Amino acid sequence: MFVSERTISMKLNDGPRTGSRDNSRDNSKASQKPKPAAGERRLGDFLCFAIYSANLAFGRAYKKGLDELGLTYPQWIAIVALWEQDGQTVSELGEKMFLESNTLTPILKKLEQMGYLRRQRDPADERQVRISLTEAGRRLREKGMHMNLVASTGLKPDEFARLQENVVKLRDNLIEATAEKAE
Amino acid sequence: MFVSERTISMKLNDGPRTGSRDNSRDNSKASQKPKPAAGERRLGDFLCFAIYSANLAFGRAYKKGLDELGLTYPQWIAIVALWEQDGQTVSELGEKMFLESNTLTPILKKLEQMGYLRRQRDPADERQVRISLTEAGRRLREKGMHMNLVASTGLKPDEFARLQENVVKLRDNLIEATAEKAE
DNA sequence: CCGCTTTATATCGCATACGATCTTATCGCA
DNA sequence: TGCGATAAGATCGTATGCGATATAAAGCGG
Repeated sequence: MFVSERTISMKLNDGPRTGSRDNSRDNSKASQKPKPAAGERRLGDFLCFAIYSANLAFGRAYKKGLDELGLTYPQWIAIVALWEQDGQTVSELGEKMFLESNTLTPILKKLEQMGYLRRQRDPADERQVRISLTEAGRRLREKGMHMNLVASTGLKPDEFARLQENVVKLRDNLIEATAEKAE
Repeated sequence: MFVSERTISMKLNDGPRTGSRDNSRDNSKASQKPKPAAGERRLGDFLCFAIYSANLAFGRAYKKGLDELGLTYPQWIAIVALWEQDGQTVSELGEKMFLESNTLTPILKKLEQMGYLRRQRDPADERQVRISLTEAGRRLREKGMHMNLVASTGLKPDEFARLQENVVKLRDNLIEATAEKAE
């Protein structure tokens, strides 16, 4: 597979575009952009990209601590959310995590298989599944408490709190606006 | 499959834990939390979760506009990043997007297959692959310019700019701290 | 009480993320 | 010059997100 990939690429290099590619590389800043006009927005100016990349950074920052627990980032979020209240349904947990059953079910099944929670149909309404942490799940949360990344954010406590509030506000505004536009 | 899943769940409900589960549901707020102590941090207090959920919200907010273009969110980010400079290598693009070849290669191959860019080995160094937008790729970027979500963020221009800066700072601090801890 | 609709969850397929590993190309240096 | 080390991409396996759909239970109108 890799060989053929390589071969194809080299063939492309032999194609009619090779010259143009070299050209674009040598003086791309000066001539290649179709319109370096005023309204041009670079990737770094997008708030959405700042959030996107900050999310990647958080996942990587947590990686080390989570590996010790044998958890992934979303699994850890689920544990924290379940810690707040026991016996939540999948939907309730989904509202907290902003996820639906198509994403949550596999995560919960995995955590169940690892012995950190139980999934049980509600006898009063067999459609619903109630989630409860096991003792091991609760211990897990304790063990994870040491993963404090506040220092890594490089923010002073008040900055931290204000940024957190603003991001939450941003999120909720986006959700509202998206729901509106869907009519 | 669903049937057996269902069956298993019902069996669990018949198990020794059913009573305890009912209990946790009926008065979970009052008694079920193991420790409503002072140091308890709820999911909503985590900055990482604010970023995580805001990222999901952005993806959903962009979904409608991107569907019209037939693009996904990361594909769109790649197009914007490529717009800035033509003939970037995969690594260079990866630095901008905070991704590596294992994630980027499939995205770029897909975009190439859709006719929006070309991937060509650099004749001067056959290890590198240079990416250039096609004419269709550049038009795509034009068509996507109308997707302005600034209004949906509910932020005033100066708030928007400040939040963007702070999130970028947060991201860069996290990356630095993560790199340090890895030695 | 029967059938139709709605609700809650699960399944499936596709597209990211990402660690580990592989292939190929280039580099360093004896 | 040749060969081990390094670099750049690509591949693979696993785990999310998520739209579309399936399944089973509950609700409900006649």
